[in-house]
Amino acid sequence: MRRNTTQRMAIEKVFKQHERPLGVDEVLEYGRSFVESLNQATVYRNLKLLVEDGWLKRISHPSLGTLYERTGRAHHHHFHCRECNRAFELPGCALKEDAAPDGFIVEDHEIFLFGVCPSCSGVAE
Amino acid sequence: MRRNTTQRMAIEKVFKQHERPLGVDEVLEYGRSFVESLNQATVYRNLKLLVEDGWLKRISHPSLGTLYERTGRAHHHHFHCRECNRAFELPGCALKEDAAPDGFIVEDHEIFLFGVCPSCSGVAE
DNA sequence: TCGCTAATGCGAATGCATTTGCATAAATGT
DNA sequence: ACATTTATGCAAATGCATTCGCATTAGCGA
Repeated sequence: MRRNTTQRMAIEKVFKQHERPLGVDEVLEYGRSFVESLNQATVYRNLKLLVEDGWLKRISHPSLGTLYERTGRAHHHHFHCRECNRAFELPGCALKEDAAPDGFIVEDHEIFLFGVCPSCSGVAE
Repeated sequence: MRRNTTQRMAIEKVFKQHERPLGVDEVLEYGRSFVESLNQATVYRNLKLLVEDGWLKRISHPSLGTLYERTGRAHHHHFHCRECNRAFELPGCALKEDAAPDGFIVEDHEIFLFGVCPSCSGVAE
């Protein structure tokens, strides 16, 4: 059966601590603050497990590549800051009703915003 | 100087004929109807040239990967049909004004819709 | 605490899209 | 039509994210 390893617990802690979508490199970097020896392959293995468990969701970002975020959150979209290169979760939905012309059956959608985040724009200190 | 090869002209014709974002494989397939011997490397080389010329634009689709589309078109978004697996261009913008919370400076955005296209849903015959 | 075996760390290996080297083919100026 | 030289087709090579093999480590039940 599955064992509770310190590395997987560290990875979960990383996601609890940073409430935003994270890439493999970020998980590795932040995870190493908990388990210094944390290895990339281990990160990959555990991300896969956590996705299978339904604890994480994999998303494909047009400029950041594969990101992982916690499941169970309300519908939202993503913001990518060109300064700090981080992805943020934006609450709510910014899609208009008449998104597609007649004939197109819209079942799902994804919105990616690009710009500068509060902490990089200096609005938040 | 640059020569006007039949293969590049074929590739341009493909984009003029199909007014939708195309992947490398699609360009190759459609292009071969004009130049039977068309090679994948040639497609890559010419797509790069056409992007440099500003005649094409490269977009990164979350599920279809890299696509190319003609430049100069009005602002629009993309629809991906899960039946025929093609990408379509949707005219207009479906983004609400208040897309991001205060503090986020939105400079650009991309919207991807998923569902079934008219020709696959049977609405259009 | 001991024993079993899943999980880790490491480096090598894979799969994939994309690029490149090179001999040959085909545009273009003359 | 010829000579020049860019572009092609082909296959091998690259770069990248991701996976795997294997010896070792470390959870966890007894």
